[in-house]
Amino acid sequence: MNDSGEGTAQAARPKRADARRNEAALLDAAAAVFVASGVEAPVRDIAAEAGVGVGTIYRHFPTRADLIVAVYRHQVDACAEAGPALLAAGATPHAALAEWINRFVDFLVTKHGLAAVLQSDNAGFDTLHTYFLDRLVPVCAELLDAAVEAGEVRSDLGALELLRGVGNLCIGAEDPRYDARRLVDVLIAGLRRPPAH
Amino acid sequence: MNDSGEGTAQAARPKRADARRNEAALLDAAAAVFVASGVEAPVRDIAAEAGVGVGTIYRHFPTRADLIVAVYRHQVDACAEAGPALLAAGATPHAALAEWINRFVDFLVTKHGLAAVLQSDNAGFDTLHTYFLDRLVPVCAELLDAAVEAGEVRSDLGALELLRGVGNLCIGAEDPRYDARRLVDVLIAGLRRPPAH
Amino acid sequence: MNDSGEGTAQAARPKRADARRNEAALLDAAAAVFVASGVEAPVRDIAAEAGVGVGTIYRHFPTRADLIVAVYRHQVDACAEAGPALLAAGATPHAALAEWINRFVDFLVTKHGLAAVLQSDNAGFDTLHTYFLDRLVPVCAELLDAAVEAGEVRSDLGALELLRGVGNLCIGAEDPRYDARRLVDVLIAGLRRPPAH
Amino acid sequence: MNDSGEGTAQAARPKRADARRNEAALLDAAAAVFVASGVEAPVRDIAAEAGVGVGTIYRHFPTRADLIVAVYRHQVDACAEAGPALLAAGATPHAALAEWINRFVDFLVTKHGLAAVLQSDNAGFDTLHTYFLDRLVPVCAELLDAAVEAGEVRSDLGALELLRGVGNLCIGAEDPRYDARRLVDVLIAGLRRPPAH
DNA sequence: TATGAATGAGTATTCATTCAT
DNA sequence: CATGAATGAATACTCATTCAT
Repeated sequence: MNDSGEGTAQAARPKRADARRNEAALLDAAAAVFVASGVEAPVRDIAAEAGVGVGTIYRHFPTRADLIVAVYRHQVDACAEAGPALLAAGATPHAALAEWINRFVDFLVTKHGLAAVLQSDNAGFDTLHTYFLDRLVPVCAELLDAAVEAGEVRSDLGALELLRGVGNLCIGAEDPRYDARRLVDVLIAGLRRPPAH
Repeated sequence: MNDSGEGTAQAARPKRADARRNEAALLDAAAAVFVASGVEAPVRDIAAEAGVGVGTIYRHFPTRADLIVAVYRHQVDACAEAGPALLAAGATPHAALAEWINRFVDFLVTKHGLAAVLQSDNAGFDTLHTYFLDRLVPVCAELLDAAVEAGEVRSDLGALELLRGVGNLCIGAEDPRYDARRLVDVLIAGLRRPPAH
Repeated sequence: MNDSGEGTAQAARPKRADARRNEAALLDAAAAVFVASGVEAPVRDIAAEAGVGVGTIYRHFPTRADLIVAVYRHQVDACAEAGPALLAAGATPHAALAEWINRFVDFLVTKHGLAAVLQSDNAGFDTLHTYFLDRLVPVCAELLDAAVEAGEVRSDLGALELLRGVGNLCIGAEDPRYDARRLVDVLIAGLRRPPAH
Repeated sequence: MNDSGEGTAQAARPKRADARRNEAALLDAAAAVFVASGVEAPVRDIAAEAGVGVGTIYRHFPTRADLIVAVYRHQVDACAEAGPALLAAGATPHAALAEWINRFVDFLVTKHGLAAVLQSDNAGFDTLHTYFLDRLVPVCAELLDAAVEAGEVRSDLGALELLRGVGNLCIGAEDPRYDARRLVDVLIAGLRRPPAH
């Protein structure tokens, strides 16, 4: 009752509020630096952008993967959660899949370097991989399975593979001569089963 | 002959041969190291593999991009040159394009890290980009245009874009859970124009 | 009473008790951490073990030396106080000295890292040195002098020197291949005057 | 014939000479810094003292243990090699042991921090431990065994233990109030077996 | 008075690149 | 021309200590 409650008048832990604010600022700063220099930017740059010492970064996010996950968690979660609704609302499973993938692409395309890191085999990023895959592969699989079941798309492709393909297509999307969205569109179109005869 | 005269012809010739041999050995070594450790392998590793000093590498190939280009030039050229023949021999332009792309993929997936570097925005790799694009984009464009003209594929995609998409799909092809060839197959299938209803 | 008056006596008293309890808890925690990780363990570890913030440690013990002294004061005092009794009860002054040294060794070898820190020339440990020496050197001197006077031991060694030698022999006593007690035994035996021939 | 020869007029590898000179300078600098700041001095300080970049240190001595061993190798070897001669020449095995230990102490006492590091359980110093022990324990054992056999000294102490005790007694020998030599003298005296009856 | 968040100095290590031999 | 030794910038991470709440 008087513990960790936030609604009570007691207001036991003012620090907590500060720290939370600080953490939010950190995430903003990290997001900004990630956009500018990619998710592998030096810790010091992020600290500088946030106007804090490097120790503060490490306090809040012991590993870089923790930081990246924290920065993108909300968007990844939102993407994941949108899946079922799209499936329910979509004209066809394939259309739902396409729309869901579009959202994923919208997310990725604005994250300089994230797509690249997502396929890095660097051990330090395991947590990151795990988070993304745990969160997104099941959703993708659900949509993909539905489309396969409906006979709309070829069945020899896994959800992980598809997601990685899409992720890869988003690499380098900063270049105006390269339209990742269009290429993903082509890829998703290519999933379609050729009409029976 | 075009060298500072050394008096006897006997002294000048062997040197040239040596240098050429040396450069070839360098390329072999680099290729081997690229396979093992990727195209971003430490210069020293390459020098060690070649049995030369690092200075020798820098003398022959001032930038890493120069070295990479030199290592893959033959294969890239061969790929480029195969385009017209495939177009002439293919059942349809789309089939020719697919086959040509397959060859490009075959080349890329065996070059650990090359696909990743091909989309790096690092200034040092400009030469590399330039070479690959100068060499391959025109060929790809020719095949693509033919297919567009034949009404087989959508017309809103550029050759550069397509090549980069394919290149991106080849990133991380070392992972057995990820079949770059299949994904490229899907992509190429997706190029097809939906049958006019 | 000697505190800034808070009006009611009721408010002031419990605080004092709390503070004392707190300090005792701190010492217990520090002792535990010292055993586990040595006397140079991170301040945070000690704070965590005590369940307090690091600030609390610093408030009570501004320097690490202060904390170490506080943790071991009782045992050092007990050791110091045992001296005269041992001298009175011992069969010979040398036996008394040996027994007293044994007690010192028993104390030291169970204090992971303390012996090492006792000879550190780091300025921050001055307080620590001072305390140990002020407390123990006079006692050791008394025992040593008695033994010298009795003609049992050589006279060219000072009490400080002897204590430091013993302390040094206790360094690394954690290693089972190293028996500090035995070496100290040898050292004390070596003090004996060679029998006059 | 023209390979790696140094006596030939060819003088094939001038670099080698430079590097060797450089390495010697490095060792001198390291020795100086070790004296001033102990063997755990920052790599940068050593580099600065030697007037070289840190990379040069790492090139010659990949680990700190390598550097320490290199700095002290000659003296350790000399010490080890002196053992048999001393045994042969000594009045008694115990006297030979005492003299050999004295030489070891002479070596250690001038090496600020070395004694401390010799008993550090830090994994990075394994090579160092190994070198010292491999080199010195057998010699010490030979001398000790001889003395035991001659019935001069107690037999319950191992050579490793003895050496570590001596090493420990040398810690802090910088302090003028502490005479490590005298304490070691006492220790060695203490080894003597009490006369039979 | 207690807390623990924030600070930032300090250190190790790698590797691209230069240049004396 | 070839060599490879030397350089030093770049970066990660820890932990003692301070100070706002």
